[in-house]
Amino acid sequence: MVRSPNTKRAIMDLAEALLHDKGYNGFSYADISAELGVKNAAVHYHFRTKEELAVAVLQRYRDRFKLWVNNARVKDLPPDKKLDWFFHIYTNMRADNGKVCLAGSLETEFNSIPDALRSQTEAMTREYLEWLEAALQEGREAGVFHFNGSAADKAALILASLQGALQMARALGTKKFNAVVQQHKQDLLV
Amino acid sequence: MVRSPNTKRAIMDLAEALLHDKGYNGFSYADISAELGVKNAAVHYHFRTKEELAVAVLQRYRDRFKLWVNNARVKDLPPDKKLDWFFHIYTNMRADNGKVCLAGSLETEFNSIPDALRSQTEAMTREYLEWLEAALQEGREAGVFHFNGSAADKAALILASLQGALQMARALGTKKFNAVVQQHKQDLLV
DNA sequence: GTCTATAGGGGGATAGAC
DNA sequence: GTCTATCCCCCTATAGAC
Repeated sequence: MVRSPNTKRAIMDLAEALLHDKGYNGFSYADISAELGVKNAAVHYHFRTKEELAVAVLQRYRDRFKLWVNNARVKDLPPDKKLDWFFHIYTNMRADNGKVCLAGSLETEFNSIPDALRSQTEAMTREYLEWLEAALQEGREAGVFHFNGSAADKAALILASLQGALQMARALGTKKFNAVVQQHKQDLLV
Repeated sequence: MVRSPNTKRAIMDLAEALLHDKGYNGFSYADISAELGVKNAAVHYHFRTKEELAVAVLQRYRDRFKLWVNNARVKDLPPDKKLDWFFHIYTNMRADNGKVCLAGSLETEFNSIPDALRSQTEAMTREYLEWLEAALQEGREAGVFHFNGSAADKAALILASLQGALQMARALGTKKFNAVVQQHKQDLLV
């Protein structure tokens, strides 16, 4: 039993991990209440519906990303280090119980999730792409990165391959994921 | 009611489409029986369990791919046309109700599907990668393709990005998917 | 090969006591 | 803020009639 004002946060933390692990349709209130040592109804007290819970988790997730990229620690990095930082987010997901990109997971379930979740998914994906595009553009102008086509298209390719590689790693192991990351780094610098 | 010896095939066709659309955990026997105009129990007569049905669908799916790539129509194509053919498989999925790569879908659900399905997923992914690697290698040796690193790594990157791009297209539309394909073609030929 | 009927479990959600 | 108790729906799967 976690009778504390932090129960709400604990629920969100667990829901976030479960979303990474099993997807929206794959986890239940029972998973959360059991892990927290409370009852089903207690979770419903904090979040009336599963949809509401998931939206709150995704909103926080997006806010966190926004905070990171606007922080000087990331913002003032040179382009290549900036991209390394982004790759590290994915590397860490892989290392953390084989987590998978939330955008990819929700897009896969796109046809069976509530509208509000679809909106969150779309917004989240756009935010990643915009940041990536800007970083690639900055690197190209600085003469650090080299690639064909628009920065927007290259951003889409990189993001798509990272989310695909995290999934692939579940079936074939971490080496496949690392290979994809290394391939990108090499491609950009040549 | 489809009282015919082809009910079994009809069930598999529907299950395959549903797998593409909603994933393994996202579809039910009711979806199939309703669409076929039969009852739940009739589907269970042909496939005792959902797992058995999914395995049969994936086995057929893999066999079909094997037939295709071993057919002279594909086998004797020049490397760039061979890759175009592969890209077309994915383009067609996108055009067909926004279908998503089965490998990516099953990998996303990897932590909540039966063992037999995990094996199928792993085998299917390996088969795609092996074929892609060989095609890339052939193209490089023929002087048609140019890329850094090993053909195996490049194959992983391409497959991962295609499955990620199909997912991304559900949230952001077909243009994003097309951008990824075009980017690959351009990259390989330069 | 398909039907009716039903078992048995899990899911999300709510009412009202404490 | 958490509990007990319960509702109602959907799911997979089975038994036995036709």
